Amino acid sequence: MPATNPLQRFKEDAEKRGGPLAANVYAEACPSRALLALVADKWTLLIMPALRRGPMRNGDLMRLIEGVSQKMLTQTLRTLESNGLVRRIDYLEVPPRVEYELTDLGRSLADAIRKLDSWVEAHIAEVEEAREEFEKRERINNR
Amino acid sequence: MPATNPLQRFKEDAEKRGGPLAANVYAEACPSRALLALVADKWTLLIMPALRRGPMRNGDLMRLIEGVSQKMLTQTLRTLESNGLVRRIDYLEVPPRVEYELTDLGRSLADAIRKLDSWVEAHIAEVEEAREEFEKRERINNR
DNA sequence: CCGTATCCTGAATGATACTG
DNA sequence: CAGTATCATTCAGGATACGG
Repeated sequence: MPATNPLQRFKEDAEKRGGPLAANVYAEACPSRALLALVADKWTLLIMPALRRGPMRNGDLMRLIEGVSQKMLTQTLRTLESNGLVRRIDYLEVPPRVEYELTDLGRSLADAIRKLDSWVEAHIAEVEEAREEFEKRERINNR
Repeated sequence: MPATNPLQRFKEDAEKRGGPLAANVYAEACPSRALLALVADKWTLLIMPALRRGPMRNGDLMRLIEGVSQKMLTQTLRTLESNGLVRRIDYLEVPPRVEYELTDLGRSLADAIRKLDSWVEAHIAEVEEAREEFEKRERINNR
């Protein structure tokens, strides 16, 4: 009787290939797929590169990352911390002082993310041109 | 009277720096922020690197990218096309044959994305370890 | 200063059925 | 084969108020 659930299929496939359960984002059940979702999160994409500048406080991040709410900032940082990408340092002072910094693992990810951010900043103009051309063609086709 | 809306502030800031409205993903109103959201989309992150292998048909992509629905596949491809990242080639045959391939612009992005995917696949094990350690610490703190 | 707790809404997406 | 159309659902995330 063949396995039907994705995770089981994934493991069987990996074994068939003889390999050590190689991670594969294209496999729905592979844990790396879920991690990709976290990594690609809207705020993660801004927070991680921001921390490359060095340790930052909650307020620093709020000011730097326009539009982020306190809720989403804390939530995202907590998730990143629980995945070993960010370290939270609470100085246990009054008034509170808390710093966030990248772990070694986090730094290597942050570098990859920064490349993506840079690509976007560098090519936004080309994309905007492409959009206009696309719209032109659209209008021609619709008459 | 000072400008209060984000886009206006963004433009003014850019002019103050004397620069040619440099793109900045940290600015809420900068168009690059929206592009980043598109680029970081769950399915974009899988489709773009997939197309690095060469032109692919709808069915090919459906089979390769486990879990994607026909709806989301088409929708994402259309968006990518309208942003100049993917080219859609309809051979106007019966039965239908349509291919998708990267534009030059798209290819440069796909390379950056593939690095992110690779990072995830390469480091998922470390992340899972970190998760366990985090949970341990959590349990200790909560008693 | 740095959060947590709640409520609430719309936008994203999966399921399903149909079409050229 | 390669879509489109429609409906139902969920849940991410914004607003707001409160707390150590």
